[in-house]
Amino acid sequence: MARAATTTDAFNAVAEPRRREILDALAGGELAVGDLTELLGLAQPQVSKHLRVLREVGLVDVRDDGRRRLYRVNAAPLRAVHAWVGQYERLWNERFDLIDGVLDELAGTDEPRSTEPGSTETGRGD
Amino acid sequence: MARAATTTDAFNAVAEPRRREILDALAGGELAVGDLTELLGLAQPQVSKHLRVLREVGLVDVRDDGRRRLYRVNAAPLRAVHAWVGQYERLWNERFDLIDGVLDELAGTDEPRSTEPGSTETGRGD
DNA sequence: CAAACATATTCTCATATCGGAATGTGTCAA
DNA sequence: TTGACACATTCCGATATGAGAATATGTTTG
Repeated sequence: MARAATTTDAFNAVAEPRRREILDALAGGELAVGDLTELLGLAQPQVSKHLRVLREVGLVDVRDDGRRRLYRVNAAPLRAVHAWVGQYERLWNERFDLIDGVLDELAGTDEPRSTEPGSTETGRGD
Repeated sequence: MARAATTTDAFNAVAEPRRREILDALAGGELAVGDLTELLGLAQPQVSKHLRVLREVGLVDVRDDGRRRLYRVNAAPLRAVHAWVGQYERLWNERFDLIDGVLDELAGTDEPRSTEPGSTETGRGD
């Protein structure tokens, strides 16, 4: 087996820098392919190809407007990415939780000493 | 040019599901390679190879312990991922902003009707 | 209809992946 | 020292990428 297809999920689709740039550009609002090629300084075919990937993963929607196609962001698939990465927020905010976990295990504590359940924020500004 | 190397950055490294699983497993605390192969049901070489990638990107640190090597998560590189994805939070929380933007443009409104600047949260639970 | 314009698709090529199998390196024990 | 154990690296093969160039599809205008 080879590397997973870029169209497998948002994780793979977004791993490509150009695709992130495209999404960033579209974050401001709908844009046509031509606008993107100019903004990113890429060749038109490459832009179309990247857009195809983004579309297959559901990260962008298209709309026909005369002879051009207007693309817009659909951030929904990014939620999964955000959710997964978010779990590590406390790990980079505080090295302590990690140690706490280990200590809890060693101590045989039943209650994992939850750190403010329900709130993703740690309170520490980072 | 081909696809970017998996060791290019956290984005690429984390696009691989197995690597995410490894990080998830390590989130609980240090683990040896053997522990990981058992937990994930993978062959030892594959685990080592994935760990290599994660290490090159700085997502894990290693520590020698006798004849085994203990790996631990270093979430720092994930901050960039989180930061980028986080920019799209409002876009998936409310489809409204997007539409608002379009409406504003059509109406020629000067003030973009900002949605609670300073707060990333939209108030809407989703 | 033909020409111009906007996008999409196809083809080629160099590259890197991931898994599997085999092998290499280093450490502990008898 | 030899053997067992833990892990890392290398070689293989199938696959898919991303850029570039060329071409196809589709829409508007004259």
